[in-house]
Amino acid sequence: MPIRIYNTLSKKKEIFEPKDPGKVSMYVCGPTVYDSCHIGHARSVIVFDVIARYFKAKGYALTYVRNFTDVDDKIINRANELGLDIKEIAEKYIQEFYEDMDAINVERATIEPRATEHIDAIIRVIEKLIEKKIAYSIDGDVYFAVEKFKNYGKLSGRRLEDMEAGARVDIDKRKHNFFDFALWKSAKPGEPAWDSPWGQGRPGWHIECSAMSTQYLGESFDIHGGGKDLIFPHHENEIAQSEAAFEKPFAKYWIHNGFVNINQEKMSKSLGNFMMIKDVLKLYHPEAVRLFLLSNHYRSPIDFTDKALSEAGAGLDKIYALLERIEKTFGPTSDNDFEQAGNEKYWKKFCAAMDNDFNTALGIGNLFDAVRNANRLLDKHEGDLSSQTAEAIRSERTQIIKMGKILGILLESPLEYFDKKKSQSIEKQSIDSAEIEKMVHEREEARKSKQWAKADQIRKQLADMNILLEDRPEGTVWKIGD
RNA sequence: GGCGGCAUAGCCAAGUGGUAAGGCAGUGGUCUGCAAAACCAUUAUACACCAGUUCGAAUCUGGUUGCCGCCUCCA
Repeated sequence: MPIRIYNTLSKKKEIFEPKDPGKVSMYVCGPTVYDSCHIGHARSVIVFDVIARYFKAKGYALTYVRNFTDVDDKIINRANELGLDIKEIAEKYIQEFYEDMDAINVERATIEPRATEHIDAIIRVIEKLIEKKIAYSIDGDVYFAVEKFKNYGKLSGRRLEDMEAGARVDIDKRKHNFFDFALWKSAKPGEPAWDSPWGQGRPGWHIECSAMSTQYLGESFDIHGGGKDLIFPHHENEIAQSEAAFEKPFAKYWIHNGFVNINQEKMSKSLGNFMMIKDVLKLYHPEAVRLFLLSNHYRSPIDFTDKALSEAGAGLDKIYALLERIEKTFGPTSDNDFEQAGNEKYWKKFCAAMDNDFNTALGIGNLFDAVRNANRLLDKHEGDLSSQTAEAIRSERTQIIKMGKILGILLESPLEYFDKKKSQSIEKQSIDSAEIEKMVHEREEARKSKQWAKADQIRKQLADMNILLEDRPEGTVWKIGD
């Protein structure tokens, strides 16, 4: 089945046809490394991580480029604030980015280029634009002349005439048009700078993506992605630069993810409501964060609330609980039969959802269908599993894991998952597990001798300590409440 | 002002022409000494409102209302 993708350029879902059959080239705008990553970065990175995983699972040879913007005004400001070199700042936040991404199970892109390592390539593109008289230099700055590119505005649906009316006021008189943007910025004293035909300076923001995408993916490639806010001006400008320079269509499909709101408000500096990834991870399991972020369609806004995160955590518990149950029934399972699950019903439904513009929300629904069905089979046939039923349950487990792999969840063993969860809660709530074990044991003894009142009293005591019990056939298990 | 998006049960959310996935919460039941977990059943005469197209619309068209985003750095 073909993959269909909503293309911002056409504002329609289109059937995905890669430039080279069987291969996918994808460029996604990565972070400007001047601060820690927040939950909005996480969403964007995770959305494209899932898209990348899915392409690979479908058998495409994927080349995925995600850049680091490691020179720009914000980095320079931050470096000045802290009295550091911009290289040190960039390095610090790149390392932090990797720590965050590893923590939320984001796979590395194929190539992760940095702007400062591609200055030559950037200069070459600018020179080309100047040759074609689409760019002009003034006092060491170089600007792109938007009026020279006739399709300017085709991605964002803006027309220069419409935009100009309100914008004429504080126009930089040196620029030919208010919307002309910098390709090269001359260096002010103390700023990082590179030699160029226009003197010492540094690249403008947009040009690095044109230069690097061309270098690694070619002048035309399949997919370009990023947050919705990048549509204008960043991506609009990239198209203008690349198509003007190379006279070929730039990216064929444009994918943009929606924002994360915090309690219905946009994250903003004035509200001070940025949720940093590392802080979120102190409270929630990384896979719960992923499950939450993928539970809405990637183009819609999503509201970050404690309730929503807890619910995602409850859902994750439910899946792991099933996996644990299956392991208890069948013993530790291997992934040998992994490939064989390809034909199975839930995986197929999941793929159909993903094929339709990466509908992870629907896909997660399919995953829960499989969970419910496997539980149902276990309930119905407990203690009396025919080989056919066992086979069905094994297959469903395999399918669940396979879906999880695309979503980047269910990567732990159930034992690990629940143990980790337990020990974290123990730590957080300073619970004495030896004491609890003792009480649980005491209660089991009481139950054996049918001293129900005593057993219930101990259970009540534990409940007051936020300890919940499950009397399972194989013995009593205790958990910590939320 | 220009451009764009959204409005589905208590909450979150999928669904772009054929009669409402899934999750959380709730209620009843099975199981259990009682619970918990799990399962089963149940929970939107119906998809903001109005008009239209159609045999048929949450889904298409026009309008109304409300909310939101982008247009300055932004995932």
